[in-house]
Amino acid sequence: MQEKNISKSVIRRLPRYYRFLGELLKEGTEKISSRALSERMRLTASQIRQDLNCFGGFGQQGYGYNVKELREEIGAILHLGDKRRVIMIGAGNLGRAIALHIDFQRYGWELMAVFDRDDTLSGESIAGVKIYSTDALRAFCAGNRPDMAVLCIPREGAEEVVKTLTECGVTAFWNFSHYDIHADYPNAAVENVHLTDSLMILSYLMEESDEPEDDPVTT
Amino acid sequence: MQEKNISKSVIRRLPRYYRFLGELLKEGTEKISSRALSERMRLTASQIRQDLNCFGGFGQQGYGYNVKELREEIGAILHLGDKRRVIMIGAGNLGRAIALHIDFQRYGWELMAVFDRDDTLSGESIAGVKIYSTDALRAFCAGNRPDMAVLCIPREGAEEVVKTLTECGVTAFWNFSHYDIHADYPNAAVENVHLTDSLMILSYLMEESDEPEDDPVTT
DNA sequence: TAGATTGTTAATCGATTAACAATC
DNA sequence: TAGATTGTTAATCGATTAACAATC
Repeated sequence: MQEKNISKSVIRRLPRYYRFLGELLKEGTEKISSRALSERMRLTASQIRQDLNCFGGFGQQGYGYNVKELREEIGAILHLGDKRRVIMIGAGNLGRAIALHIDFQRYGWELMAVFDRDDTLSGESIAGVKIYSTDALRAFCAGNRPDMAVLCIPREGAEEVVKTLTECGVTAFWNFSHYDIHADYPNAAVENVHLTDSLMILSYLMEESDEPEDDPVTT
Repeated sequence: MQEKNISKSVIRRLPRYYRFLGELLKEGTEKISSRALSERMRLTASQIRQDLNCFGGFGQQGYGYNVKELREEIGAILHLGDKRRVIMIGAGNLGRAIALHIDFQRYGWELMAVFDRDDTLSGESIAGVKIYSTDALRAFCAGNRPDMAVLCIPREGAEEVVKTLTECGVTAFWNFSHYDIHADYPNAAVENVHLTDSLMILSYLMEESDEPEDDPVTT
């Protein structure tokens, strides 16, 4: 196992810690106690201490945590500085927006190429990155060994693309397609981002908030 | 409270059920047992039955669940058919992509307008929806009473926009900004979509999968 | 009826919170 | 030293899984 077999719940909170610590740093705050941070982030001080101690004792009794240091530690845990070779599949609206909107370079990652089935796009660029035909995918991977793929394609194409990319040595998938990449690929790292699911949850929550009502199902 | 005070974990799974049932329906499957569905979705049959029974007994002993019926029930729980008036704040890359990519109409929702601080965009359209200056926001809300806002703006502007929109009667926020909308607005429904957080989690998972190593922190 | 599969209660597991001794 | 705040153990809470009687 890695570190200590950290639970998924803890991991999912790390980027949020990283974000808040970044804000504090910007504000010029040097140190912060778990208590103060907990109030700001709306969780318990206990949880913060518990979470951080999965990775090591970053704090100091009687003082708290050094903001800059702690942020760097979390960045290291998330491997933010590591070199990463990223490709994108799908140059539609969503792909373009992600390519333009996400600052891969900020974490030392390089978006190397974008692929699309539509050959008429070949030669164009998004955010300074060339678009290629999907036909060129295998050859590109053989030569450039990308490790992460961002999938911005419809559900239909996804399964096959994942298979191909896995064969080509890609081990991480940031998946915006409607298809769930499941554990068929045991060594793959996967983040499924289902925007529609998120919107549906919001739809549910909307009703919940303005409806102090009784059971509408029992009819 | 609503129905039965359903836990957040259950709610978060509902859209996924809805999606898988949609696939089954497309394939022409009429009925499915919790067992068969569990294998497909990679969770336990127990959990499926437990989840569904939060809302009512949709199944039939010895038979299973009717796919079409169950899907409709879940759709109703999520209030997917309800009329919704949606506006978007921010006509940048991400806003444009969301406007073009998400099929609001499919669920009976109407994207009424997009607002942007950059007045030079006023008059343009995205996905057939007019762009207005943010200056026109209050007046628009007074006249059109939107209930949901999609926030595709930078961190800095978010807090104020949420405040304004809340005053204007908007109760639901689909938030793509780097700012966490927190419980200051007790009756607001919020879905924070932090794409960068998701990417960072993937970064962590990547290392975990190809690193059957010991503790790198203890140095 | 016999077989299948649900709805539901009970058992287990994991995650969060509380408490407090260690220590800066 | 006294005060503050961590790291860590123990208690609580919630969510998942297992089991099985009810029933189609």
